[in-house]
Amino acid sequence: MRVLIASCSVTYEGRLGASLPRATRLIMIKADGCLAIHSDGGAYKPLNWMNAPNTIEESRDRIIVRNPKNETLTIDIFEVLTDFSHEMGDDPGLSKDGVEADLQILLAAMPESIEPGLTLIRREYPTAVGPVDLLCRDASGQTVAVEIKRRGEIDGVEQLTRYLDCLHADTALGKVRGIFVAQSIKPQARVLAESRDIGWCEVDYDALRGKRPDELKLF
Amino acid sequence: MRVLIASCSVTYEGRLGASLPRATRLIMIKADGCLAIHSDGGAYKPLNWMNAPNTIEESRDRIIVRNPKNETLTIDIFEVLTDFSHEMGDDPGLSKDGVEADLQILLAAMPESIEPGLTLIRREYPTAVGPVDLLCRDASGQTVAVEIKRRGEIDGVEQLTRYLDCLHADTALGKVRGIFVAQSIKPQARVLAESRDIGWCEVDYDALRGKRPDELKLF
DNA sequence: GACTCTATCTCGGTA
DNA sequence: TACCGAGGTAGAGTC
Repeated sequence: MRVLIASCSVTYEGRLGASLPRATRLIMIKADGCLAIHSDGGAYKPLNWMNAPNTIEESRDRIIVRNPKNETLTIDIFEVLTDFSHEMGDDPGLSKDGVEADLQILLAAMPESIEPGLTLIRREYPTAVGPVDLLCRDASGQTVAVEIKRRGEIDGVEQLTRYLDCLHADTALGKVRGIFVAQSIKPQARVLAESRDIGWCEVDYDALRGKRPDELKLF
Repeated sequence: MRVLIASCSVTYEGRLGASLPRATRLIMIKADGCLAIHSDGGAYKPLNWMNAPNTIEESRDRIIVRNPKNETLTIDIFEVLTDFSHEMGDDPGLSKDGVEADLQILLAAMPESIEPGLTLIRREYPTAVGPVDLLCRDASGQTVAVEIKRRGEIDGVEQLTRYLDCLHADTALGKVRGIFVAQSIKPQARVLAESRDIGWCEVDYDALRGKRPDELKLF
């Protein structure tokens, strides 16, 4: 990793055009050859960047980065304030808990938490427009399509609607209804779901994780 | 801007949980108090971060960042390899060309490029569910709603569908059809559009920018 | 403050 | 390789 703090101006030509007037910025050049330019605010987004793979061509007052997609980033350097490098080695990587996949695994193990009497037919049930998160059967024997999101917004309802349209064409399943499940569901998404006769249900990830699947069987 | 290169491990508890085992990483602390942790690969995304506003509590071997939403980032420091700060001042900011708004302006000036005979009624035509990018009239006099995206994906089709549902309720416009316009349209989006009798059209931004509006009037 | 939509979205998975 | 979906999406603009 090389870190350069310099007064510079930048232009990018690629998927769009972008330019930065002269100012002091931090330029990070990483081991894989990628490059990012940061200002002194906003943690996340670099002002400009170029992902690997690319080629970096450097002279005293200019750095030109090109990638195979014919995008170009040009940095004109006016003054270098700091320039140092450090070996860092590979990063062992980030592990996460609580993403949508974790929620889906928990709910597949205990569909009762969505609705009493609900049992799993299968996870990731395939349709022509993509896989349904959970295909279930309710207490009365009706087929139920469940769409799971961490955040319940309108596009999740749209997605479930597309699946239902597709499942209705599959006469083997009989009449199918839908339930939209998320940790929290926005009012607009609730209204849309209700207007389409889709059920919705908020679940608590931490509470689910605390429950043992065999506890549920006691009910 | 302060830059710290250190051997550290990190945990985040907030919207989800995330943890990083011990390794050498770069820690950026910016003037607004936000913080980002980068490994030596991948230009864009920090491994972990915390946006402003937040409070940073630092001791010799630990940095704890908390924000008002009760999210916490904890960095355990084992060894500091570099630690320096630099005043950078405000950044004058990035200017861009070729974003969706630019495409909309060009197409509003030359709706003929979408379909021969198409004329503009108005841009950003308001509906209850948001503004329609372009409301037009076709050669036969029928009203046409145009949704413009840089990248044509399925949610653009959903968006246009919502507008059309709303416009159909407005009897003053007569029967309304839709056209989905983008620089490139994904297969899934094409299929969905066609299944809903929505037209689609790919346009070339650079070619449009090259054309003069008065050239179009000659046709 | 909440909601909406764009993004050089990035990143990972998969066919 | 291209397509597809999730993201601690972030960030900007609007109401």
